[in-house]
Amino acid sequence: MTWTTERVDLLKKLWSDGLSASQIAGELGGVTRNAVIGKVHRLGLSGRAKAPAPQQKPRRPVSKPASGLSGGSSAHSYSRGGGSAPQTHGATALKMETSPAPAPAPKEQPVAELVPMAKKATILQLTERTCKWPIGDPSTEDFYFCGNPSDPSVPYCAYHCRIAYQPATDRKRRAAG
DNA sequence: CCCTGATTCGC
DNA sequence: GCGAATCAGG
Repeated sequence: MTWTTERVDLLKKLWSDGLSASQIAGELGGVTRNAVIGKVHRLGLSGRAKAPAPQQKPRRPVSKPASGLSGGSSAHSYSRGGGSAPQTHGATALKMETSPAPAPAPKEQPVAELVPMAKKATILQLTERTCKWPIGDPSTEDFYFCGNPSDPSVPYCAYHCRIAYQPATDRKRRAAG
């Protein structure tokens, strides 16, 4: 990927807009957050809400510990019944268009009440490993995302996975004898 | 642990 | 100039 003027321009915009390097990298595509940061520095755009740090420690140029094997074991498992689509929850579809309609929406959001521990993440804070379950009404200020930790393989935290992937009424086995 | 930006250095 | 590797902080 080359830094075309358009890409650089977008980079500047997003950077000044407050997006993180990884967010910008994801937006641009084809680059890592390191590339973004490197480019930002080369452009002299750095120094965004960052205290001056003239002092700099001499880093070690050559020092690679041969021993570095450390097994990481963290296996989260979500009960995903194979076969049910996650579209089960159509509660709050993102509507980018502002609807002039009164939108009474008397419907309650029981989910929001059941999940008071949500981190209230904004859409910009969502990553591969944060729960993307929408909570509240998108047309109000009370709208946010769960934001709780989740596996990269699933869009929701363990709690919301259970809701999203729950096969409606839990398919009761017919008591056929 | 995950994330963030900062810096270095081989290419 | 570019960006991975690395460092350092939250």
